[in-house]
Amino acid sequence: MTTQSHIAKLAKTSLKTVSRVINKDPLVNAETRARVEKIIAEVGYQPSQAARMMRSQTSNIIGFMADQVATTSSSIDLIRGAQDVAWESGKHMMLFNIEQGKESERLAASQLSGFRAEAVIHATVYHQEVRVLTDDMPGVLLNCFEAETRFPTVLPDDRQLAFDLMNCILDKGYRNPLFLNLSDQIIASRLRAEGAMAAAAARGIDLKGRILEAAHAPNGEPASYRTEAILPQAMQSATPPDVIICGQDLMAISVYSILADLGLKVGKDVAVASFDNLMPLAGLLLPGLTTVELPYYEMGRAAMKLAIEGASAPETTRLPGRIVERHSL
Amino acid sequence: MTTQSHIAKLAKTSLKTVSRVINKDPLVNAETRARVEKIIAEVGYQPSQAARMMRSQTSNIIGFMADQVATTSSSIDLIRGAQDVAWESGKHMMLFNIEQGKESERLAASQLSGFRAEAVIHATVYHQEVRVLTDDMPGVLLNCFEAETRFPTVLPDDRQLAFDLMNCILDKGYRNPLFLNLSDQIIASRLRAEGAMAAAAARGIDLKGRILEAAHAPNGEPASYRTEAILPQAMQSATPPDVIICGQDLMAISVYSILADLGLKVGKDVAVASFDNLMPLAGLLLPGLTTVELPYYEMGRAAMKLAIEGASAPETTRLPGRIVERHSL
DNA sequence: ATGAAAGCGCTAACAT
DNA sequence: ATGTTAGCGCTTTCAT
Repeated sequence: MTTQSHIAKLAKTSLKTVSRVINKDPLVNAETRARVEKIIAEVGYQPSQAARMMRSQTSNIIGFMADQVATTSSSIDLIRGAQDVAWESGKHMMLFNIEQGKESERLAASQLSGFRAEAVIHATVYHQEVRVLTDDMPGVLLNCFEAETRFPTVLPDDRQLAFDLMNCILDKGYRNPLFLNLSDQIIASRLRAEGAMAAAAARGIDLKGRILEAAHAPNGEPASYRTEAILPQAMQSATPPDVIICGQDLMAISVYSILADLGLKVGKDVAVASFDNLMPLAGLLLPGLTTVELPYYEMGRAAMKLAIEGASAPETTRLPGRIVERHSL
Repeated sequence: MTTQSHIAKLAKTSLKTVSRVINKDPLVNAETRARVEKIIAEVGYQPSQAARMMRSQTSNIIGFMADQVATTSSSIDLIRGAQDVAWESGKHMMLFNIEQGKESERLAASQLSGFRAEAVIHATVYHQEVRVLTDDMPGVLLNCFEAETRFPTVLPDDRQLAFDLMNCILDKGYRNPLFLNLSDQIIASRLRAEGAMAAAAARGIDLKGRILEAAHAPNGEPASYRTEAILPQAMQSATPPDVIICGQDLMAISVYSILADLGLKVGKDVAVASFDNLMPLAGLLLPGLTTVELPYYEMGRAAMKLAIEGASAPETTRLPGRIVERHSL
């Protein structure tokens, strides 16, 4: 493998000058610099990160431990946001798909530790409480939090998301919403219920009995929606809802199917709204699903910034979402 | 940071013995080993990968460049398969999300080169032709291929997938299939068309005119399905299909919606089958979608094995899929 | 503006 | 079974 001293010989200069050129030290004669750079390009030399890390005692590595993050297409944006910031800052991001509490988590942590990562971002696929292993490295929590906040934390503002969506729905004149929420075990569900109730209360509408737990388990097993048990009955009750709010876009699929079964047209007989903006799914449903997009990309960016700054204050950042209106509402 | 010589001092032995313990060299007295291991555990020492890489001139790093792979939930299995094999073999997998031809591809490649990666796996989100930058590192292509095969390549056996699915459909007595294929620009589409036609021909059925291009672009923009233009017309023709085969599960969503609109019940009036087994989507549709699961996890494993073995023969491995039967068929 | 020397933490090679 | 020495490729430090 080519080394800097090899380059130095070819350029008839010293090892140190080559090092200066590579590190963009301004104290190099323009002519010398040009000569060295030409040779570097010719031989396709890449400095050894291993040697650099060892000598400078800085790895420039930020770890990203993704707890099943990539199993949901939207949460990949957490990764994209983080990676973009890492590159903008000249850092290396080491990415691992792990499962919490499993062997993969320990393997990833020890690998990062072996590479002397400067910080680790712990990301989860949905907003949830976690307990991360306390490593030797500073941590940032992304889309998750600990009971006692030990680390800087970046979260979606679920309360606000639901508040905004409910406002938007009521603005359009709907008065009888049915909120098929995710499991109460999920913190996001509870926050969204709060947000929705607050928005409705501000208009004198009481949502009591109109927010139902329509999923058994945390998002891990979305197949366990209770929509079939709840929805037909609700639609045939004395006061059927004029709008159905789903805890997530996947639930909306099953809601669309059930409504079709009941002979009801979405967007005409009854409106549907949801959370996630799962692309391209939300646009493929007929009519297109109005849904709240979560700020995953921005969250990823925010988390990486905190990791790079070496933030250690255990403060929580909450980012707002965006309502994507389509014809189901 | 703790070092091996630090451990050596604490254990009243030499640097080299500590190194031996860590590298599981059998030539160490059991007692000494125990003493050293105890101290290592106590101080939470992790050997520096940088120093190890530098001295041993082996990085143990395999790169994985994922071209938008994580944007589709099923293709994450490519990553899981590869990572599992890497860990089983004591290798580090460095994972990057890139976009082909963009800055991110070059950044990832130069990072891998700087870390002296031993091989690089190039993976794409769908089966397609690519042209990878020829790096200094040996490559493996995963879910993609080059015009002239320069690298070991791992692909799904799309021809066989469609052959098997069509066989399964005809076994159940369906005789009038309509195959809403993906774009002809996609190699998988052409292979699947071949496979489907071969299976039908074996039963004396001619699929001419029954395989339609129902998507404009490669998978990048699935919103551009032409199902709305094709399907209502086909269903109201003189010989309406008794089974519809979709190029992918996402297309099936739109097919379900359109059929519901036409007042037709999937699984009763008309059957639907598809490709991908996109979970949990395929199980959420009502009735559950029968679909062909692609062998992504096994493909990921196969690619990593080739990368680790240092395979350089430009041979193509084609892996079979699996039909997941649900009530739509 | 350039260079020489030292040394980061580890393992290979060679003692003992 | 254990220890000593050298050196991987770079950056830091200190000259010049």
